[in-house]
This record gives sequence, structure tokens and C-alpha cells, in this order.
Amino acid sequence: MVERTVRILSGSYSKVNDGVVIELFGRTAEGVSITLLYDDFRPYFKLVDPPNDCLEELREDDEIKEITTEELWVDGEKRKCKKIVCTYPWKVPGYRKRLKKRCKVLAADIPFVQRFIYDFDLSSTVKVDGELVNDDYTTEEILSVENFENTDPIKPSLNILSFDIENSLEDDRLLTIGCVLKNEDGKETRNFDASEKEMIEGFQNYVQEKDPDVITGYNINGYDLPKLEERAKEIRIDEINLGRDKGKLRKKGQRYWTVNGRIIADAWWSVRSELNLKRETLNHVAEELLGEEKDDVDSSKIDEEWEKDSERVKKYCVKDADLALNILTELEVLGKAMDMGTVAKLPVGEGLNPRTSTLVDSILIRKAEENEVGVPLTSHGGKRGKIKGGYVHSIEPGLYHWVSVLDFKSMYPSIIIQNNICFTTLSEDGEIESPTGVKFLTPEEKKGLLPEILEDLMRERDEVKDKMEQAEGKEERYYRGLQNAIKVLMNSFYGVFASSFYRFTDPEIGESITAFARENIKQLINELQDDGLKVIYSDTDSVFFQSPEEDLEKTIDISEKIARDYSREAIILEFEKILNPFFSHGKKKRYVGRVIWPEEDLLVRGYELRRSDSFQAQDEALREIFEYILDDDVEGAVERAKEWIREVRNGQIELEKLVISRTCKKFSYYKNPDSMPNVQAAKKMKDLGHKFTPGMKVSWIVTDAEKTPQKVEPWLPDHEIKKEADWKYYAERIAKTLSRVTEVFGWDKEALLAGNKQSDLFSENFDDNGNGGTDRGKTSEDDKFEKKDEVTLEDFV
DNA sequence: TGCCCTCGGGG
DNA sequence: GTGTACGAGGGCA
Repeated sequence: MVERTVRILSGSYSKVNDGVVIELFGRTAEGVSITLLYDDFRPYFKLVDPPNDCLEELREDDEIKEITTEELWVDGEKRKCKKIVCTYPWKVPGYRKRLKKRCKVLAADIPFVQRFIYDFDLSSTVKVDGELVNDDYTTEEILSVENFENTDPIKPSLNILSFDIENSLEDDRLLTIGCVLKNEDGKETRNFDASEKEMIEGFQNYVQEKDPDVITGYNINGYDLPKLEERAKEIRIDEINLGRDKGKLRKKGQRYWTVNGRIIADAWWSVRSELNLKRETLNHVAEELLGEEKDDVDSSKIDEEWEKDSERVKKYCVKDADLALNILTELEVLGKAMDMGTVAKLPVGEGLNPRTSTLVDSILIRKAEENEVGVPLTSHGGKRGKIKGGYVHSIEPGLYHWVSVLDFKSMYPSIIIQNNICFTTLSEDGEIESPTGVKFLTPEEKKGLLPEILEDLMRERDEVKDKMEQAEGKEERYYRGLQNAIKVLMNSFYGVFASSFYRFTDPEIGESITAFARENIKQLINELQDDGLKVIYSDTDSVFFQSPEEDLEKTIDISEKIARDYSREAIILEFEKILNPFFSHGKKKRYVGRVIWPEEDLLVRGYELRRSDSFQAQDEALREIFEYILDDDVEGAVERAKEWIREVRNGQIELEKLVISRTCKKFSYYKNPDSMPNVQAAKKMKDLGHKFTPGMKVSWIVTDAEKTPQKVEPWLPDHEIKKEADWKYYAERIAKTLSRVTEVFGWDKEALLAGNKQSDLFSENFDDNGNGGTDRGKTSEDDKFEKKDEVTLEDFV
């Protein structure tokens, strides 16, 4: 009998005899990779008061192992239920579909490994004992578990394999596979470059031998993994066995690839979710984030490069794998996934790119079952009922100084707690009534599950934050990550109840939460105004107000005092930042400002340029205009905007700044290829005798946008554009971009194009202090609940 | 306003 | 394999 402490990385199961064995893969406190096996668990689901004939059938069914009786809360009342234990997890969907027609079915759509984790109430790290066994897994140890026990989370360091492939553009053949393996001993690299068969098998064996916890690379989900599989099929290799169970690599859904026992972490996905970059090429990210540069192999001429110097290409391939690995490390992707796994009590793999419903399920299903509350199925197919979102205060166009920003701390969770909002407290007899007229029982009558969970999380977060403040260095970072994960988890609870389908969702609940929120913030605004403060803007859980003092120290003091004074028991206000200046052209959710406290920064929301399809002049012009505005030179901004447009319309601009680029796939890929400018450019490029390979980036200049589809000319180094650019089109595009900012001063798109003000609706009510205008305060119908992190100007200019 | 289509990363 | 799968932007109706 041995004992191990194991961080769980991922889970799966496989068939044995007349049942299944649960496989949990992880790493021990000593850093040993391990497979945990447990074969005494069977799938089950529940039925609410099933008719007798239905029960009879089930009793006679060989696949059904056991039927027991229990009482559960269903739709607000105690009901007699049957727990149906069956043989194999994959049989459950069939029963679910058939039985759903005859009675209410509960908990028949919970993935088997998660079912196991909930039932054994496992958390992120477990202490297990059992016997070490021999079996066909690639981990160092394999343990047949007799006993599971929860223990404090550990963060063992993981072995990561990063890889990259190069393949021919001409015939798709694999040229090389480059690998970088990182473990406790450091890094090692490896290249495969023999026949395709040898490369794929070599790679497979390498993965099995080195047994990484994590497989990464850049855009591997979208490119390398599908390409590997494609090439394997081509040369009659049925499957690529990369799993810890030596099982195959397989695709799940549209975008995900999985393998049992390992975590597949695409570095590009992390870049997308963690950073807000205009371009996300490996080259660009490596430079931004790591200050490193890619080797300069031109991948659009990969065949030539390979021909010329295959050693160089191989080096480049490994370098790319290394960059992806460094990005993953730099972004602390796995640390964050572990934190998420810790707070949601799930395997690390589930904490990476987590689905909110999975996180919430993990906590809520356990809680529900503990309280004998039935777990409904997630309903599919119905219409996504949009609920009313947060309150957004109208903003008077203009430039402001000394603007202080306050935030409600964890507003939605606080509201749920304060009003005991839960699907278990929803009741006609409730004494708590939401602004939408929905009633909830008081906590004294019946404490809701959601408020209970959120209170615990809130308390836990406060404790972790306290520890964070006491700690330093590595420890401080650990607590910081943890408290952040708790925050994400808390918001997930609100998220699933507010938006999409979720098994416990009731639109009345989501609507009550946001209604309470709107009431709260409006009340705060009124109180501030009654006390003589000028509220400039407000969105969902934040309030922007004009500081009565034009002085940093005084503004800080005042803001802190206001945050204290206006906080109510469960609803706490926090002083967030000071903006000076702050600009908006009067459209909600769109503003720019200089943050001067707590740290200097630039804040831009809603003015971001679209990432693709934009041309250099647009970027440049917008950046310049913002500079004027943040320097308080409104007039200069408008003048410069007009000048830009005039120049573009008159053709006084380098064509280079008007080039639009985009990749172009195989023409047949597109539904309507002739309508697409990139296809048109690619075709013309070919006509001109240039090489075009599908997937290449093509560049063009628009020469006539009046026609549909618009006419374009390819932009090529040695090709002179004979037709005129469509100056009018470009002037309009620039005007559209810039007018979003200048509109407020009476210069809308048309005015900018005309060069003089025509309709002057805004400016009449507008003076330089941003005063005036009519109050058009309305509730936003916007249902984007998750607040995006703010984007800074550096990110997009 | 809402639906449909496309991109982005990769070679 | 008890289940899901991006998110944003533009064009067009």
C-alpha cells in the first residue's frame, strides 16, 4: 500500500469487463507523473416519479444495474425520485432521450469523469492510497486507488512539449517536425526530418517516451494538429497515439483537439485571451512579449527555403516551437489554469480556457446534491432569451478634467447574496421582491444555494487577498492568481444565470439580478447628485464623477471618502482611478482618457480600429487626433482631421498607406468568391504572372468602390497601379473613423467630408466643460455582461 | 436590428 | 465517449 499526493491534470475513462475504469492523470508532490485508476464507479441518472410501466421496463433491462429511491426538491417541492444505475456512460444519452418523453429526467447529461469527481467530492489535489500496478500507460507510476481524500492544493511543475511543423506548400508534404521539451532538467530540442512516416511515428514515440503533461505550440489547434492528422491519413496511418493511455489524438467539436491524459494548450489562444494585440502573429507576439525575433525564413516560400538550406529551416522550426513555449511561460498560462482548477475543484485541463458552465456545475451540482435538490438537464433548442442588462448613464459629449471613477465591488454576487436570489428561493410567498416583481424567500426562511456559495467565495477571496497583502514575491503572486480565479468564478455564476442556457437558469432570476443592479446604481447617482456632485458617466457597476478639486491629493482624499460614505452593508464601493483629461463624444461605452492615478496609463474604450481590413492611414490619423484631444487641443484635432480627409480625397497621400491586406484561401473555399476583394486581387496577381499559393496574404488598393463587388488592384512590389485609387472611398473610410471622435464638436462624417459644419445638433448644447445637452439617460439593452478589460492606447495605435 | 459570412493564427 | 465549443466586424435585408 502506497500513499501519494496528486495534482489532477485531466481525466478519462475506458471500458473494462462489464464496467469502466476511471483514469485520473496527474503529478505528485514529488514531481512524478502518475495515473490513478478506480474501477468501482458506475454511471447513473435520476427520474422524477416515473410511471410504473417505465420502471418495469428498466427493471428488466440487463444494462440497468440498480434502482433506488430518494426524495429530491424539484420545481420547489419534494418529489419521489428513482436513481437508475447503469453499465456504461455511453449508454446514458440513449436512455435520456427515450425516457425524457415519459417523465422528468435529472442529471443525465453530466460527463462521467465530472460525475465521479463530484460524487467523491474531489478537489484539485488529492491524497490517495492503493497499490502500484503495471498497466499500459506512459506515466512513471500507475496506482490502483482504494481511497481518495482531499488535501491542500499543490502546484507541481509540469513537463511541456512544444512543437511546430513545416510542410510544403506545393504538395503539402511534411518537411520537418521541431520539438522543445521543458522539464525539471531544463530544455531539450529535437528535430524529425526523415520520411513522413518516420517523422510522424518518431514524433509519436517521442511524446510517449518523454510523457509531457502539456502539449503546446502556436496555432496547433488550427494548423499543426489537423495537418499532422491529414498527412497521417494520406500515408495510411490511422491514428496518432499521443495519449497517456497510448490512445489517439482526436478532434472535439470544431476547434479543439484532445488526447487522454495530456493538456493541449494552444499558445495562440492564450495570447488572444490574455493580450489585446492588433496583430497576433508569432513574430509580432515574440517581439512584443519576449523581445525576441523569429528566424527569417519566409514561410510563404517554404519549398524554396527547404531546397536551399534545410538545416536553416529546421533551426527555424525548433525556434518557433521554443517561442510558443516561452509565450506560454511568460503568460503564466498553466499557473492560471491551476488556480482556476483549485477554486473550481477541477482538473487543471478544465481550468484552461474554461467554459463558465463547467466551472459553475462543479460547485453548484455538488451543493445541490448535498441539499437534496434535483439537478435538471441543460435544455437545448429553445430561443436564447436576451435579458435586460446593466444601466448605462448617458454621457454628455466633451472633454473633462479631474474625473474620478468608483466601482461597486463584485456587484452582481453582492446583489445575489443580499437578496437571497436563487432557484431554490424563488417563491410566490417570498418577502423579497425584485424591481421586476419576482419574489424570493428571506434567508431566515430558506437560505439559497447561490447566496451561500457566493458568500463562501467572497469570504475566501477576502482571506486570500489579506494573505496576498502580507506576502511577497512568489507567494504574493500565488495569492494574487488565486484571488483572481475566485473573482472569475464568482462572475461566472452571474454569467450563466444571466445569459445563455444553463441547467439551473430561470430568466426571472437573471432579470431580477440586473434589475436590482440598475436600481442600485441609479440610486447612487441620485445620491451623489443630491450632494452636489456632478456625475459624468456610469456603466453597470461604475460611476464617473467630476472631482470638486483640481488637485491630485485632494481628489484622492475626496474620492476615498465618497467611496466609504456611499458604501452600503453588502454593496461596497471602491475608488478605482482618476482620469485627467477624459473625453467622450457622447456615445455610451466609448471614451478615452489619461489615467493619472493609481498609475499613469491611457484608457481607450470603444474606439478601437477593426483589426483586419484597415489601412495604415486610418491608424495614423486616429492616433494623431487622439494626441490633439488628450492635449486639450480640440480645435487642432478637428483641423487635423479635416486636413487628413482633404489630402486623401485629393490623392495627396502615398498609396502605400492605403494598402489593405488579407489572407486568401483557395478560391473554391468561398461561398461567393467573386464578391471578395482578396480573391479578386489574387486572381489579378496571377494574371500578372505572380505566384499565388492559397493561404497567402494578398494586398490591394481599392480603385472603384461604387461598383459591387468593388474593384481592386493588387499591390505588388514591382507592379505599378495604373488605375487611380478610389480617393473618395478612402476619404470616406477615414472620415468615418475620425468622425467617431469629432462628431461631438459638430463634425460628423458628412461635415468632415464637406469641410464645414452642416447640422450642428451637438455643438449648440456643448461648451468646453462638457456641459449642456439634454439628459438622455436610458437603460442599455446591451446584454454583454462580462466586462472586458480596458484597452490601452498603446495596444492599438 | 439581426442574420450570415469571414478572419485570425499556421506553412 | 452522459456536453459544449471563439469573438468581432462588416455587409446586407
